[in-house]
Amino acid sequence: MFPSTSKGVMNQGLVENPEIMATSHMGFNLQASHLPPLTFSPYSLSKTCTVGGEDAVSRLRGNLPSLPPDHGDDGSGRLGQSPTQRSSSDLWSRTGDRAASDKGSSVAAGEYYSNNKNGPAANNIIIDGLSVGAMRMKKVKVRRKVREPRFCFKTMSEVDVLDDGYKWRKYGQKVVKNTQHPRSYYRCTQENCRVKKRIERMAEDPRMVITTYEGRHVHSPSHAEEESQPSSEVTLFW
DNA sequence: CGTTTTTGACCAGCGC
DNA sequence: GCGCTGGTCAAAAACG
Repeated sequence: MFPSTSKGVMNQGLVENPEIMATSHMGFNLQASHLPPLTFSPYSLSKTCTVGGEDAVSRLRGNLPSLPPDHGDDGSGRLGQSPTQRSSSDLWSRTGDRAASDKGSSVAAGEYYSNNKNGPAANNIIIDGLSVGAMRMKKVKVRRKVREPRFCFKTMSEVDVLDDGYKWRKYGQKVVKNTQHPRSYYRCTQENCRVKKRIERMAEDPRMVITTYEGRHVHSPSHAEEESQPSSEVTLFW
């Protein structure tokens, strides 16, 4: 087992020289600790995002994008939304499209990995905006289930659970097909905060941890220290 | 004793 | 319709 959060893990994961690639044109900005509702750019939707700067490691903590707090859900984790319950969050619900998520989180990540085979791979955090663009190519079906948007990134780490500043509680573990490592499911322990994340190791490279976040925190990171001060606005493009 | 993790069962969605 | 799969639940166990 491992603790739900572990301080310094990020540093363990990114180790000696946490070098995170920055591609500002992606429009992904981790500097805000208090994120407004995210917006998608149709252009960048299909892009894979990376974040940059050494201090991005610390910024990453507590600044992980997620969903607007008022995003509809019955709170039980069970389904219950009507198909018509898609309005302003339509874009989000598309990102939550099951076909996209199930394949999106993993496959998109995989695509990115392959794109970076020759890159500085090792000590990078790679933020993946998911293959929403690819999804958009498909016919978008109306589905009952409204999923929250996700983004995932991979890190090279010996520990699975990276310290992102929030406290998580594990609620499930599952062995997914074609992988030898189980996928763990975590939920934010904060009341009324339904952010989830799942953690798995890459089949191809078990040293790499894939963390997928889903939803938006309605609160600040639990160990909100210096970095908790809300910076100005932020718009996230994927 | 309260909290967290484990783990088998259950359920919904998707593809065939 | 059926089987497969991923995601979640919840009771029990483990932990601090």
